[in-house]
Amino acid sequence: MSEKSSSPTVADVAREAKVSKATAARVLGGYGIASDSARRVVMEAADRLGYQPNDLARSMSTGRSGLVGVIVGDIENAFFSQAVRGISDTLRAADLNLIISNSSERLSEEVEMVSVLLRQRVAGLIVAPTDSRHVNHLKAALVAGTPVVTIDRHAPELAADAICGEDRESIGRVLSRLQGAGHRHVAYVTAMETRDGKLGRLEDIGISAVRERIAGFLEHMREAGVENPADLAFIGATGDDETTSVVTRILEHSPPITAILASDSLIGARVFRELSDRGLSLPQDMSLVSWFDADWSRVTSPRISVVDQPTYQFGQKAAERLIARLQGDASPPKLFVIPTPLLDRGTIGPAKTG
Amino acid sequence: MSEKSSSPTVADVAREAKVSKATAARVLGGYGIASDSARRVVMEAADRLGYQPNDLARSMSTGRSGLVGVIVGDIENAFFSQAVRGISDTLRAADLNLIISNSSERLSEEVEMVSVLLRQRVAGLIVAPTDSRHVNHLKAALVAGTPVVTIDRHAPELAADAICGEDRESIGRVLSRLQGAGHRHVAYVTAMETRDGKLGRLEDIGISAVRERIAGFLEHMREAGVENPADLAFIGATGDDETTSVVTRILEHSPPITAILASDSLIGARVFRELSDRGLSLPQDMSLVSWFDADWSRVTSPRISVVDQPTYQFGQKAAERLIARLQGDASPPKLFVIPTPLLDRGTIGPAKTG
DNA sequence: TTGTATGCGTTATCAG
DNA sequence: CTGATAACGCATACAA
Repeated sequence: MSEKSSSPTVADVAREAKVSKATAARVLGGYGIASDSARRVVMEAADRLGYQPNDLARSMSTGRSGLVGVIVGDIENAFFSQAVRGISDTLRAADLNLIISNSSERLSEEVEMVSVLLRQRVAGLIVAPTDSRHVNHLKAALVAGTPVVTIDRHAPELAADAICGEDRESIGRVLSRLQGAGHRHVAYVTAMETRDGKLGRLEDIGISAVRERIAGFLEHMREAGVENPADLAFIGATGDDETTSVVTRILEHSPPITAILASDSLIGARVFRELSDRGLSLPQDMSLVSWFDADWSRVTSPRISVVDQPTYQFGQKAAERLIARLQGDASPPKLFVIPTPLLDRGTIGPAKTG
Repeated sequence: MSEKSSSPTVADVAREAKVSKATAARVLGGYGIASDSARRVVMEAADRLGYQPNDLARSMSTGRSGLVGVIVGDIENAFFSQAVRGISDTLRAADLNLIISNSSERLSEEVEMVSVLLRQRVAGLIVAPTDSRHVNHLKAALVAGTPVVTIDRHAPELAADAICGEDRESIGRVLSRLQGAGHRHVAYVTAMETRDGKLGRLEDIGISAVRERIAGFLEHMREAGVENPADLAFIGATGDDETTSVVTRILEHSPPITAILASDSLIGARVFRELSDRGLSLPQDMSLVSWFDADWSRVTSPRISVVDQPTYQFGQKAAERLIARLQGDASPPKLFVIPTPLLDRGTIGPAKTG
């Protein structure tokens, strides 16, 4: 019983079953036609040898590879890991597997990852593009015949399906709610970095979801009669220290800021911690709304009011669209907007006056 | 300018550069020897045609596939997504990519996933095995020459490197600390399911980390003179409702339970919420220690005392070991234990008496 | 240094 | 229904 070190191939099975390679291949691959007797002999031989198909070779022959590439900003972030779970569950049902990559929200890494995945000949790509204005690498994928779906973000230049939340609308809802409670000076805090630490032109914001929300913020604040809404958009909350300083600036702001919007759950958590560290109580001293319903926002007291972004659904929908494209759907690319309602729990209170 | 629909191959480049396929392959693949002039001509041709290597074909030829399979219980859980990030970062540095799968902590799915990944001819496997006693599928991978590293869990029967936390020791540390504060009746809450809802034989617990911790729990409690420590191990906290009922049983327990240990951060969060919903304050009315330093445990007041499991490091180490194996390290498999210290923040108080 | 020929494990074509 | 045989795209032993 001499074992070849590598695993048995169709040829080995064919030999063992005393049929031709073609016949063995047909029954093992489950295609073409084979007699019951042939089928039986081959299956038995395969069992005996412990045959395991080689999907690499299969992909080479067919040109199809049951692998889908996923590129997110940060898999560690629950926002994305939940989305990945949605993608994974949906893909699995269609017999597809998922290669996952982290861009760390850096364009250069994203470009590199796309290239790597394309080399692996993935069947399709689901990407949270870090810069909506630089999508040539994604266009190239499309041209090469690899369908692309963007998630959480939208790149108008890219002829691909996109799954997004109601970025513009949600901020409108939140601001209306706050204004109804008497808030006029509301701060929006986000993590974006710029050279000078200031909010520049909106068109220079790469992540479309961020851009949309800031645009909506400025628009609504202006409509509400706030003079320089840009002064109320605080960027650069990239880490703990940076957030500390942002919160300091917010608390020292004049006229007084009475409510804070956190653009994602990491920032929300940091802001919350800062506020409680300073002995402020919510919502009496400050109102707070965070985007994404993370675990932490349900254990604080009071619980945090959040804009609920159901990213598992984002992922599901993205995977569904990709599968549709893979199955030949050639309809024009479409933007799918997933509802992101405001869950007002306990951190929106009346504006603190004086 | 007639375009072939599929992407150009070495043959195309060779033709364009007017050299042999072998020469083109050598410079494109970066192996063997080629003259500078040849190199130049080929690269130019490749550029002109937009050549992208086909890693599938490359893997077929070489037998190596720059893909590593990762199987975790639940990518949505920060415990695992953090580990995956560690794996991903480390793997990337070694030019490896990662295919990720969810077992949902079900053996059948894990077996299926291993099979799928092996078919893809992954270079190696990093797995959090859902049942340490059923690892034949992993043994098979090993036999087939695919290195395996287990993460968070250890399967003694499996001759593979394992990366684990200090499961046994950490519970000892926690219990000593609690006992020092006067606690005698401490509950351990975990998610494991059994047929009858009762803690059966320890050997029947599949997830080794869970088994180790419960074993350590029982041992220490017994040493401390507690009569039926098994009565204090509450299993089946699998969801919100189940946790509610567990907490109810804990609060009604006699003799009174004065401290709760939560075996992971999901359970910890649920228990915390249950306790606050009932108006109990920590640590006056109840002490609480959770495993894993999740986001939420730093925003509560007081902050939660936790056993810090640095899963990013788990992932890093696992990837490092796998890479070593891939590079030919044939030393005997080893168990690597990552320190998991107790971060005592604010939820261990003196035992409530009477 | 370069070219020729063959193999990797499948799928797929086309006679028998 | 079955069996030769040729792809698929790249790597590589060997010859030139």
